[in-house]
Amino acid sequence: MLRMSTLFLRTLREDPADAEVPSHRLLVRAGYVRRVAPGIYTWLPLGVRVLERVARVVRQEMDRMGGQEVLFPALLPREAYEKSGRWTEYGDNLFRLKDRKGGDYLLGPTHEEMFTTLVKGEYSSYKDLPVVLYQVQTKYRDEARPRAGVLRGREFVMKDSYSFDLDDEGLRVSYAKHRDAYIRTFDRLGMDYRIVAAVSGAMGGSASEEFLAVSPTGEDTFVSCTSCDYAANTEAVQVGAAAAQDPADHPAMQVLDTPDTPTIATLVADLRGKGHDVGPERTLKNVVVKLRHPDGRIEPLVVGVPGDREIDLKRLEANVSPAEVLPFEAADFASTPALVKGYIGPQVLADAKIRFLVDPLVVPGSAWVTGANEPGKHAVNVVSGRDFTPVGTVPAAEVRDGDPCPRCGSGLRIDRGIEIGHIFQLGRKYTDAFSLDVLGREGKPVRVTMGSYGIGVSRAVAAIAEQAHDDKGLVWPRSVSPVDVHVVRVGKFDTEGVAERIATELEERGLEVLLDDRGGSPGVAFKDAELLGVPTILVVGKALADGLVELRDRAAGTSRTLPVEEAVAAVLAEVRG
RNA sequence: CGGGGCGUAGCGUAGUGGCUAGCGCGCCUGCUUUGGGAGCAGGAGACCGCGGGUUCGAGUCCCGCCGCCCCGACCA
Repeated sequence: MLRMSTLFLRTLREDPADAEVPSHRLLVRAGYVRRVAPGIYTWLPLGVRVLERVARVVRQEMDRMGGQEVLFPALLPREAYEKSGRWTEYGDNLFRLKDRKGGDYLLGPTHEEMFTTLVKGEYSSYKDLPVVLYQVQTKYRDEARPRAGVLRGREFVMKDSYSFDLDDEGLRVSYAKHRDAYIRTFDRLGMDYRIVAAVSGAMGGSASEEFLAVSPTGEDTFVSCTSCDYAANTEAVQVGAAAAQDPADHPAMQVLDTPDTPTIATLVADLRGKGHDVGPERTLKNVVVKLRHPDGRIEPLVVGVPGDREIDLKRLEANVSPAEVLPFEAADFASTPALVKGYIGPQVLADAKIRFLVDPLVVPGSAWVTGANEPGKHAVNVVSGRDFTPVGTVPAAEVRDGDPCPRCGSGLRIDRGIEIGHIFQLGRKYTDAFSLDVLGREGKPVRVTMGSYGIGVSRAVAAIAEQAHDDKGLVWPRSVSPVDVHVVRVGKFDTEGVAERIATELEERGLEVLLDDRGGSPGVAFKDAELLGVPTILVVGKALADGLVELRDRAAGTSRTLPVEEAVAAVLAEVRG
């Protein structure tokens, strides 16, 4: 039994000055964590309990789906990471250190290399597969900017698992099992989350989904359909496009003098003055960037998006991956006379041998107002497929609330989320790097394929806190509450030690109990109980004179009184649902 | 790395160049109090981030450094 009189806990009456987001504020105020360095936190007794309870749910679901737990060191030699290329690829985000002999070590940011070499060392037959191994481990990433308390730390607890399969079909099965296990896990943790399609990344073609806890403090932006179950990271979303139009429906292209109109807003105003009533959505904004391809080649690229939308560089980059997007600078304009800054139009790009891609919103046959490739001049009725022909399409425009869902056409909505899980069909990147083969049925070596799956355990604690709090404090879901019940003894009414007896009996019946036996003023006890956030609070106080106690529901904010002798049964019923 | 803000006791904070750096919370002692962060009395606790400078005098002004928080860049 935890007793408030001796529990290592100091709650704060005021918000810590350096905490802004609710989870950070409340976890510090309620005495769950303390900061040691940026992105590095100490877990105090109540915090450890929540962390352990989250980890317990994660382990149970991993075990249920057939995973086997192992534990790697966090301190790792350079060798394996050198072999995979990540010793350098990981850049400044990797904590590197040396031992006394000058040997290079690192603090593991993730363990693909270690799991791959472990399996390679132990297994060598197709009969051994599939296998799923996992660990719950402390990871280290020297983030450029840790933020929001434990939400984005440099040291954090993560469950990472890896599946090893003989072929792509096996990988799909392992992936599906993880997906189910994650759904069960996050359901049990009482989280409001979405599974969103993620960018497949440089590996190409690999399925990847993120589990996002819906929260305004989240760092990821995602869209979800208001009527079907489509959801995607904004970078990965494919917005439904309108139907193609007939170029013949539009009048001939016409060039107009539009002096001093380098921006969409100035252009629209100028055209209105000339009697052309076109809104920004009818203009074509042509943004120039440079692409750097993996082979080092750099090429200019012009991307056309409707003028009422910003270009989403992250989305563009995700869709031109593995090429990188670089800004097109003044010097680049100087060396490319075909591109007139502020007045770029696609009409001349083919002749200038500059690649032109359009966002799918720029449908074939549609007419636009766009630059005439001369300072101070724009052209109207510039028709796609007649006056210019894009090389192809690339999703690059910012996605907006209400854009059509690619699956059902209903409106999409935009929300933010905290990435609490990521499942990824990794493929053979690491098994190739480490030549992980097993002997197949035919006696020939088969290259193993991998999946990689993560759950941010410590981040989940913060994400739950983000979702489960009110103005009084935390409101833990039962599955992760530091204890099952918080027994509060207030005032001098309990001369018989009733609170103590009830707490003991609850513990004997298998519950974890926190007893506030401090005997201070009732206000303090009540405020602390609300701040700590245990979902069930049993108050033993003045109603005891009538043989009654009070059972409170922290989440609902309700309470009911009941006879003392029914207290234990009522709490048990409450906790065990 | 760019932009912004801030460093005063465990926490939150006040402090025109001029008394011994103030207040609230928390902490300690005693008495009172006990259903919504109690009252009274007494106490402990500060290298005012660090270094240099200006000045008769610096928490306060100047220069440099360090650290922290927020926004952005970054984040298999």
